[in-house]
Amino acid sequence: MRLATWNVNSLNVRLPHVLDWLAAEKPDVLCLQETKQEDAKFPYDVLKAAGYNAIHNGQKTYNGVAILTPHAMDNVSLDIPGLADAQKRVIAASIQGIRIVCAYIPNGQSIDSDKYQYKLGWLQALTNHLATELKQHPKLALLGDYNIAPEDRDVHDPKAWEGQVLVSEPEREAFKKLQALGLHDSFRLFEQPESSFSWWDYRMAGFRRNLGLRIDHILVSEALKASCQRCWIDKGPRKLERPSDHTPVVLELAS
DNA sequence: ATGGCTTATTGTATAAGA
Repeated sequence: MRLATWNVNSLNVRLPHVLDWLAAEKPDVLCLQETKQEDAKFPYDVLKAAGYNAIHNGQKTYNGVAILTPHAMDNVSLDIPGLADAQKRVIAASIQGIRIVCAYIPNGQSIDSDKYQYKLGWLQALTNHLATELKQHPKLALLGDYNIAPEDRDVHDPKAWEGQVLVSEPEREAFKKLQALGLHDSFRLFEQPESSFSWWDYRMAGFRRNLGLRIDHILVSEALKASCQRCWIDKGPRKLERPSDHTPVVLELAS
């Protein structure tokens, strides 16, 4: 079983890339972030014709998350229960006995911004919610754009980024609190190339120079850990014309 | 060097992303 996550930075623009990637990689689950469109504009029909069922939690211009799968989905839920938040950042469903949670964690903008405080509060609410979810669904995967580089090896230039948003200690502590729920960073369960990143700035030829960050992650619960076979970052889509600034992260699970 | 790209918007500049 193959699970993947991809921040597409507008599904309207990136739909051809997504369709090509689905056809080539045939994931069992693809979680999307930053669809940037209302539900009424979401391409359910085109995806269905490509063999994928989809659920979407979207809004105009910003945010928006979706789950694509050729399998059946049940127990669909939107947002974080009990959190007053107009931003569409979470969607979840049970697929093939696994609880799939797709999240677009806030960016935070800068550490002196109100958005940074929103990010930290949001992460606490997500963590509390997942503690409950895990009791009901021991087999759980949290896939998405975390907007956190967990360690210095996930940053192309740790000195330059030190203390900045995406890298700051409170954000890394929030990531560790997710791990303390028994969630494992599946990418780090395996040997990986040095300087592995999932996002590169559009500016300054960031991708060509590999000036990136690893901020897109697939965390898996203890009950799923043993079935993890392989995890990788697929840089292919980042090389296409008009790419998203993020590229897919993929996890292979036994059967 | 505080910019540098890319996206969306009832736009012709601004906000946001990371």
